[in-house]
Amino acid sequence: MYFKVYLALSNENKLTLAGLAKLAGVSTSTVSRALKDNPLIKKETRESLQSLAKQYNFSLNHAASRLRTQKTNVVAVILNLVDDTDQSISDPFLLKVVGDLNQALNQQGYELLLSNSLMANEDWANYFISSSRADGIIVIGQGKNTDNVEKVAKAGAPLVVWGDPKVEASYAVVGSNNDLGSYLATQHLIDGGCKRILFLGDPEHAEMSERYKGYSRAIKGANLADSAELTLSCDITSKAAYEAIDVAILEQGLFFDGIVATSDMVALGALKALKERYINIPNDVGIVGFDDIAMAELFHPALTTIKQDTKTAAKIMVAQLLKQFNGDNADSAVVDIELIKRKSSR
Amino acid sequence: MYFKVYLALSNENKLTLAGLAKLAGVSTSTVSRALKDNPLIKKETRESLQSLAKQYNFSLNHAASRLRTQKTNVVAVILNLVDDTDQSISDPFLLKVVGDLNQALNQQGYELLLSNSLMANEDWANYFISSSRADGIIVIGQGKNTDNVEKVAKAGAPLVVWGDPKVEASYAVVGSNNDLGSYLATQHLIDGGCKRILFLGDPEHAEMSERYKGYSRAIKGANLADSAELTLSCDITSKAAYEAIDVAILEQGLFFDGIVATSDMVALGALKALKERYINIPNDVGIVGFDDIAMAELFHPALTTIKQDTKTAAKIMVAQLLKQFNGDNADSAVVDIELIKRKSSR
DNA sequence: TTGAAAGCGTTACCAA
DNA sequence: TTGGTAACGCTTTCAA
Repeated sequence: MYFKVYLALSNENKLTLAGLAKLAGVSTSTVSRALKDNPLIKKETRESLQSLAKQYNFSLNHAASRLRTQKTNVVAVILNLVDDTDQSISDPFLLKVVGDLNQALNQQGYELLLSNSLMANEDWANYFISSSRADGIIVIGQGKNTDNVEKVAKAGAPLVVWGDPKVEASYAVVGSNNDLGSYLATQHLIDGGCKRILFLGDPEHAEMSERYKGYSRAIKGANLADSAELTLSCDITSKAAYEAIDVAILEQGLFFDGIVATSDMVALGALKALKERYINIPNDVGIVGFDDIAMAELFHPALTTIKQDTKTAAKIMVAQLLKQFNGDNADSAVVDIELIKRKSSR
Repeated sequence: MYFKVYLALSNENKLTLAGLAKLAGVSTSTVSRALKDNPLIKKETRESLQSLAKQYNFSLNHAASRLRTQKTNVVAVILNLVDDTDQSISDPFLLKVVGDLNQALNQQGYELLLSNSLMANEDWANYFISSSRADGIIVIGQGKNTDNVEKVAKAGAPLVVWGDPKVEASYAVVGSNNDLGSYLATQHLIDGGCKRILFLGDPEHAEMSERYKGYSRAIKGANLADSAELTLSCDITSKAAYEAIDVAILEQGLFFDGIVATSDMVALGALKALKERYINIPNDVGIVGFDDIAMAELFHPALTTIKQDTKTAAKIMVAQLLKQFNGDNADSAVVDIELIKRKSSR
């Protein structure tokens, strides 16, 4: 194809700053400054150079800039998945966070390099920062294992983590008030008359363990007749939750009348298992989820849940990361949660 | 903090290839080759240099490599959202595609730079390729407007688009067999006894218009008593679908007994609207979605749908992009779909 | 207000 | 099998 060949050629002689400077009859310094709107350059010169650049469809070679300035304007976002779990990149909540981060980063002139913890071996600081692929790292999820994250922090790389801000850490953690969220969820079920409330999820997982604490606190505070804490452990996927509930009921009968789930996906898995046994939601069993994913209200009954404000969280994370670029210390931050009452609870 | 200061310093004197060469008492060329396992270098030299690098925690400066080799090993993935719509980055299907692309790219040694069409103005080829931010572009979604995409293609930039492969285009399009998928969906409802089948979605949207064709073909072939095609236009979000169905029933009553939805989200929105009016699914109205998002089977009734094989699609897209890196022409490709029968249809 | 020139850290050609 | 060296395209200091 003639067209392609021509373009390939034109690509080889790609216009550079030097080329543009020659065309304009000025030095590269001047062009460089002019294109950055540097007031050192006379206004007219600036404008004429800018329009020349536009005319020739010039664009700066970003790789060269990076090398020279030692700045990439890229932030690596790492999905820190627990590898022995099916909670994958398709988890709607995680992806929502990615989306919101992308917007927040773009607004600040940064780009988002997406990675998951399974690639890039374990030395993230080296891989992303030292090799100047990115200026900073945002890790989504503390998971059960924070070793990789600790390593990045120790290496002194700009880092912000989405996780549980109450967990003591040497790095900045931004996250929801998981304890309070779960407390509110549990209390809401108690207020609705639930007496035997099940905590469904994985209490060993960082954020989830805080959620367990909130649950536990509410249960103790309620002073219920049989106030024992009921825990059913399962991976944070709907499938795992479905199976866990299914088996539990099969073996022990309906030994609970409320479920505090560690995520909406978990809640929805449980919901399905219960509905298949014609257990009435919310009358026989009330359910509260966590996250408020887009689909939560589409279900029948619409899912009561704890909403995590990911938009705000993303903005905060980016702000805290930028602070580190300027040499300042970043702080952990707690993002407000909110109980969204729908139909899966009374 | 002493720690931080120390590290900042150590960062300034970051070990370079030249430094490592000096340490080893060899030239930079040798180190460079050794680290790439170039057989030109004697095996022992290679190994000792590699272990030295590991010992000193050395990592190549990627920006410098890029500048020198004119290769970024990055692919820009652009979510081509329709801006007057709410189909946002939180659409679970789009995000699933992103996730699968990420994995497919990683497997080939490429990284994924995530962008959406709202940023990076309109000149993508310039912004990503000419400025050497990425080696190629994958666009997700043709939307209603393919101007931006055409422009990239004309600029001769390596490009693959996720969309409808039947749409005539000057670039490689990978996508599902939308026409067939929708045909199967419609036929399945007809087989189940539906007589007045509604097409719910936006027929002007590239992929959706192919789905409309498949629907239309099935309806015509069925030779139903009142075989008129029934179309209800709405944005491809669950909310829009919910409202559209709600209003339609309010104004015209239940004038259909089957719904072919353009996406699962649309189907689920419709499902909710119907259930709220106590319309029985699938007996009063059968519903078939499109996509097979993770949540489809969690709903009650579990959603019958057309599954799009995004994993395979992602692999194909990446393969077609890599072909272009080697100067070969890329081809459009059709990915097989599959009717997944669940409970929302008979 | 503008220009000259050094240098960012690699890679790869050519020579040894 | 290894080394010297130019070059990738930009930014920025210093000088004019």
